[in-house]
Amino acid sequence: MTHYADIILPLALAKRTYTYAIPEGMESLLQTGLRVEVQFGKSKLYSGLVERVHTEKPDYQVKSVIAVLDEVAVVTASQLKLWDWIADYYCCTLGEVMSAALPGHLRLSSETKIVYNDAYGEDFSDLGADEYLVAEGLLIQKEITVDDARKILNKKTVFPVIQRLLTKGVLFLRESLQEKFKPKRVSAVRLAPSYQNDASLLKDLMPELAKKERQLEILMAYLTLAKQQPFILKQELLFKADVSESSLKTLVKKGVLEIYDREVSRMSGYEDEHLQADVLSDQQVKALADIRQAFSGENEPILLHGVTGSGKTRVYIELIQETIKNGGQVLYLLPEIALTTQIIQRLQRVFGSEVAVYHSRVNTQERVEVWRAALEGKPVILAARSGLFLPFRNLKLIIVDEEHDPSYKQYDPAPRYNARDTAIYLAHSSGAHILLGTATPSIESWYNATQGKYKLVEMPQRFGGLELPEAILFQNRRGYAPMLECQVCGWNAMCRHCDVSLTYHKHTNRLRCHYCGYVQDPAVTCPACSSGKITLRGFGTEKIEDELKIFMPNARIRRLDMDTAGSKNNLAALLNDFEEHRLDILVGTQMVTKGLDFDNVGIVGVLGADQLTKFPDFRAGERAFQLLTQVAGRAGRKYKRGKVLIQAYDTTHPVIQEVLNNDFLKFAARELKERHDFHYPPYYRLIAIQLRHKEPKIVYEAAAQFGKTLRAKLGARVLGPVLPNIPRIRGQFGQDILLKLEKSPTILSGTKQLIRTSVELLVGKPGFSQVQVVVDVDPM
DNA sequence: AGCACGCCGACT
DNA sequence: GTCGGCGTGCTC
Repeated sequence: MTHYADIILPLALAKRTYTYAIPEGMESLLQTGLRVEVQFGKSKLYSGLVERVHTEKPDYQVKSVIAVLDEVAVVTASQLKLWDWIADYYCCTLGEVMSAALPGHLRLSSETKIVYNDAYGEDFSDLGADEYLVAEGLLIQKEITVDDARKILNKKTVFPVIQRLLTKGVLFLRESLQEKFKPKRVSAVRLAPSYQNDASLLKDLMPELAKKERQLEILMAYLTLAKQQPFILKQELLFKADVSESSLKTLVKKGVLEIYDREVSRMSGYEDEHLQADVLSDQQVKALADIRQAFSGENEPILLHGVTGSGKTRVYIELIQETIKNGGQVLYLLPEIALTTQIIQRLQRVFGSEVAVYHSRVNTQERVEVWRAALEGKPVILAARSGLFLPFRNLKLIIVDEEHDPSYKQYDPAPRYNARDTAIYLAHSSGAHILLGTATPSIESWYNATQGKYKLVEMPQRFGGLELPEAILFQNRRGYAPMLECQVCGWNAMCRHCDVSLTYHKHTNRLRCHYCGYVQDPAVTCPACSSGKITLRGFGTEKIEDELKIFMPNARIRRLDMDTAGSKNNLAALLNDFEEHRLDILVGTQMVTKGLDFDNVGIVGVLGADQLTKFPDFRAGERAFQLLTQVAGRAGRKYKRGKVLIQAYDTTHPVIQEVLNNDFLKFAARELKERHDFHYPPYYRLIAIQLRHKEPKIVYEAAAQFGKTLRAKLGARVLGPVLPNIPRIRGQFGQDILLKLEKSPTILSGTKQLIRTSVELLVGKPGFSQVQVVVDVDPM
């Protein structure tokens, strides 16, 4: 009987799986969770994921699975369940979840290869000049890519040439999938086989080496290391023996030792260094007791509300230790930006090689290694939001640190998921405990805690009884990105693809669009009025840095923002310099406020604080409170009471006052009332829908019709359509529709169904087929 | 997401 | 009269 496999493809396809026949003999190799190579459409090859193997013959023509790419499943059944939940809850396709979930190198790439047809011979007399060049290149290399052909001809369009060669029978095309993952190999040292098998040989060797000090040192170092670890790297041995490579070579020549290649993990090179931890504070002891009690009871999520400096991390460490002692795995989630070397190092000092790290700045090879490590039961994984997709074998605890952080929500490509909320689902479905930690709870989580949905554990005191700083300075930076402006007519440089101003970057002397990446040179004369009075307006961090240098020429000042942070090494070096007092002042954007622990910050200044409260967004107040409180927490950690200076134009704003008084309760109560009165979360659920098209008239029409369809069923729950804050991005015009839904599972599922049918109805109409509809559930 | 099919404008 | 534009539909 023929077997079939339902395959998930990493594409945005409406259908969840596609069915392929399994060739004779391959049935026994295939199972759920393995990757296979399949052809989809005319020529494209993809690595798809087996969801199910069965014998139900479909009533349409099927293609066959080409090859099996894994021996063991790379995705577990519970992961697939999570993918389904995400696709359903966040209104996207399974393929989109798959693309987000699998690390790049498990996804494989399809490259078109050009292969020479040996049967054609070597008579090139009837080939054109370009054709000749490609054919000649092929004779030398046998197989090249389309890109190689481009280089050979130094032309952009090579497809016609290749097409002609194809019809003349000079070459043919081959689609090939390549496994790009290559394990890292290093040189290691071991005893030569004869010495391994016969210990007496080694004894006999000793007197011989008595006068050859260097060689003896190497051998002794080798034997010492061999007792401590399973394998010995060449570098390690040379370091331990403190000798040069040539002495080692002599021993190798003598046939005592041999050098071989070894696959090693690219993950942490840290030694296990289980540091003796400090004594727990009373507050920490109490928090731990509360948490353990909640975990052993109903196992509801826990909201750990601990002020900055209260020692939450220490509580996490205790819980992690307990969990891994019982053989469970721990997922420790942090916002991407907070995954700095500091927290990583701290956990690595405690847990050594039991910790793996997974985030976007970790290279793709390492990510594949962490993936496999999770599958093999790695005890602790410290990760950004995508860590949710790792294939845990026995997940028992999830910690979501800085749970309030908006970057837990993925914005642009689907799946538009919130990692905090998804983590709660994952914990629930896999029977793990979950702990949400923060100094400034999100309004949603706070509400859930007050309603008894989450268990609330509080740590209100700073470690060592230190008081909060006595003052605060503050002014906000957002909206002050430097831009080019004409002093005569007010013209400013705009992006040609998006309706936003271009931002000036001093170090490159160029203007850049933060939405689409478009770059251009700054104008010298005004394109509108031809005046030469073009100036820079606004102050970003560069401007502040320059001003500071004028007032304090001797201060060592550095800047930290998206531009300067760049690579992970840059960021680490900068933070290190600051921590070790090689810098006096660090000027930064919001980046500096997230999860950086410095114990020597005397003053924190915030510029333009009340701007934060003025964003046209129902979360503006919450964001402002969180940001300012977090910033305040940066000052005077451990030893001294630091100062925080907040600059604002309107100092009477309630949020500013609540921050100054450190009054979270008052802030939360006021905010909750507003949310309730204006039908916002946590009392109502939002779904944001954006329609996009390159013709403004078409989106406008489409959105009007779409809104009407929705309103027929949902009535006043539908707001809009309205013009978005940025009407055009990447050449696409948008229209926004917002749904405010009562919190009911029936209404939610009914509405999603309604959205699906309305989208089908819309794109089925002539002229609207190219309209994109982006659905964002629980937008931030 | 690709890719082919198919129907309307500026070129040999 | 053809090349090529992109709007539309399909891919197991």
